[in-house]
Amino acid sequence: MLLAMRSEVENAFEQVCSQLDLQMDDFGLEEPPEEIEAILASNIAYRMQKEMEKSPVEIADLIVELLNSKVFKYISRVYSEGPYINFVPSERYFSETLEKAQEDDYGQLERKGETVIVEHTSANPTGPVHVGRARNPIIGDSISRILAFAGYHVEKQYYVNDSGKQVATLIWAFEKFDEGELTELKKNRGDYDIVRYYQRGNSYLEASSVEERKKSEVEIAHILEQIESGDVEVYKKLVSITDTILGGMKDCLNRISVEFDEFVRETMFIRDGSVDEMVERLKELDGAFEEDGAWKLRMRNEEKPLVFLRSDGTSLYTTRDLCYHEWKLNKADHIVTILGEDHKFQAGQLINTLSMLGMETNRIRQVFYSWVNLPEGGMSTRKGTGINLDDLLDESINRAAHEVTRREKSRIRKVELTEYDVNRIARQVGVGAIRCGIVATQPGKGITFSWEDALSFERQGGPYMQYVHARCCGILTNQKFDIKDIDSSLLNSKEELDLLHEISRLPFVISSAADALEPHRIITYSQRLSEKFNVFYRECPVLKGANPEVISARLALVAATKNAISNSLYLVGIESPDSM
RNA sequence: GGACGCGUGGCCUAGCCAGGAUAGGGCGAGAGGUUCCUAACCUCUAGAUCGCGGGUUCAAAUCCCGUCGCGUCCGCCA
Repeated sequence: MLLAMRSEVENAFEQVCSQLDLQMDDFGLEEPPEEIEAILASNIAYRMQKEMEKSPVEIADLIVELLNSKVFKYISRVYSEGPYINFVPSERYFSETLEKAQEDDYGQLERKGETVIVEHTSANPTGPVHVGRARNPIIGDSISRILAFAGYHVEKQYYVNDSGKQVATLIWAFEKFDEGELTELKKNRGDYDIVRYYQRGNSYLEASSVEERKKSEVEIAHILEQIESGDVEVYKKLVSITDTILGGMKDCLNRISVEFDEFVRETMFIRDGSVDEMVERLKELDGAFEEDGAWKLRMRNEEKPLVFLRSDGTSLYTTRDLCYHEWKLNKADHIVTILGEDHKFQAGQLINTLSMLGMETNRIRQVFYSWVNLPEGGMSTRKGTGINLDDLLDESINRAAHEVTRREKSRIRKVELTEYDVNRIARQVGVGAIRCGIVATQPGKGITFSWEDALSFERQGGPYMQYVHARCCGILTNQKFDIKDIDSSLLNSKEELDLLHEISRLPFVISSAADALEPHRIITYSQRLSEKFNVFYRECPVLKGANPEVISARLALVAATKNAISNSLYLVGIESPDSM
C-alpha cells in the first residue's frame, strides 16, 4: 500500500512541478522520524531553493497549498513542518492494507513477464559444503525468492565446475588411492566419502618429491586433455564421481531449504562444441594474440590480458564461463550471479570479453560477498580446514532443542509440546538462526566465524521473528472473523496503527530489495515488524478486547501480521513455526 | 606496487548507491514489568568526535580528494 501511496504522491508532485514550470527528477521522498503522524515525507523544498529563490519553509508552504487542491485516495492530510512536507495516510490506506494483507501471498507483486536466471553456490564438486562459502547459497536463494515474489520468473541454476584442474586431480586421486590410505569417513554420504580422495591426492602432491610431483602432474594433465577431447570413459568416471559428491551437497543444502531448478555442467559446453567455437570467435577479436603457444585477449581497461586457451590446447575456466553466459543470455532477460569477492577479477574479465563479443552485458548483474573465515584464516576443502555446514547445523539444532526444553520449564503459561513438536521447533529455529545470521549482514562485510556468534539466538535474530509468527498462530487458533465485516477504524491506538503501517510497507520493501538485490533489507524489515507486533501484543489484548467488533478488528490485524511475517521469513528461507 | 571492498558506543549491526527533521537496532551493563492471548516478550537508564584529515554544499555517516587499518584480487587455478 505504501507503493500506491508513493506513486500517488509522485504523480501529484509531477503536476505541481509542471504548474510551477520546474523540472524535478527527484522529489526527495523519505521516511519521517518515528514520532510524526505522517508516514511519508518530502524534502523537495530544499531542492527547489535555487530555482524558486525563496526559503525552503516558504516553498514547503506553497507546495502544500498546491497539493491540498488535489484529491487523494490514500492520503488524508498534507502539511508542512518547517521545510518538510508530510503526508498522513487516510482511513482507506489502512483499511485496504488490512484487507490486502489477509491474502496468503500478501506482498507478491504483479507478474513482470520477464525471466531471471539466478546462478548461485556453484561450488566445486570436490567435497562437502563448508561454512566459508555458505553465504553464497543463502544469499543466492534469498535473492531468488525475492525476485520471484517481485514478479519475475526465476530459474535457479548451479553451475557445476566439472572440468578443469581440480576435477582432473580428483579423478586421478580416485584412481590412485585405496580406502586404506584415506582418513576415516566422517559421515556416510557421497561428498564426505569422495572428498577424502581429493584431500589425499593434494596432500600427496604437496609431500612428494619434485620428480614424483612432475610425474603426477603429467598424469593429471593427461586426464584434463581427455576431458576436453570428450573421452567417453573419462567422462563416465567424471559424471559418476561428481554426481556422487553433488548428491551429498544437495542433501546438505536442502537442510537449509536451498534447492535448484537446474544443474548446468561445464562439460556440456565442451561436449556440444561451444567452447571450440568460442575460442575461434575470440581469436578473431581485435585484442587477441598468441604468446608462447597460448592465446590471450587484451582487455579494454588495460589490465592483464585474459588467457583463453592454454598452450596445450585446453580451455580455461573463463573460456567455458563465456559459453555458459552466452547460453544464459539467450534463455533469460536478466542474469544474476552470486560470487565470492575472490572472483571479482575474473568476473570483470568475463564481462569485458562478453561485451567485446557484442553481448548485452547490461542484462547481467553480479553480487559479491566476502568469505566467512576462521580466526586463523580461510577455509579450504582441499586442505580439509574448515567447518562443514552440516556440523554447524547439527550444533545449532541441538542448541535449539536445548532452548526449547529449557524455556518450556520457565514459562508461566504452559504449552503442551510433544516430542515431535520439540524436534520440529528445534529444526526450524536452529536452521532459521543460521540463515538469518548470515543473510542479515551486508554481503560486502567480512565475517570471522565463531561458534558463539553463529549459534547465538539473539533478540534480533531468527527466533525472535519466528516467535511473532507463533504468537499470531496462538491467538488465531479457533477464532473466526470475516474481513468484510471488519471496521478498521476501530484500530486507532498508536500501537495498532504503527503495526498496520509496518504491514503496509511490505510490498515496497520487497520491490526495493529486488531492485537492489539486497536480501538483508527483508531482515531489517522483519525485525521492525516483529518489534511493532510485540508492542501491540503487550498493549492491546486481542481476545479480551472491549467488544466483539474490536476483537474482530484485532484478529484481522493479527492475521495480517501473520501473513506479513511468514512471507518475509519465507523470502529469506526461514520457516515460520506455528508454535514454539 | 596497483585495483576493489570494508571501517558506525566495550562487542555486533542498520542507514551510505538516489546528501536533509535528535545516527536506528541488538548483545553486554544497570533498573523495572507476568492474577493478562506462549516472558524466545515489553519499558526505562548509561554509553558514538559515524577510522583520521581536508574539500563540495544552505546541509555530509552518506558525495569528492588524501591518509591509516583490515580483507580480497592482480595464475597457461577455479
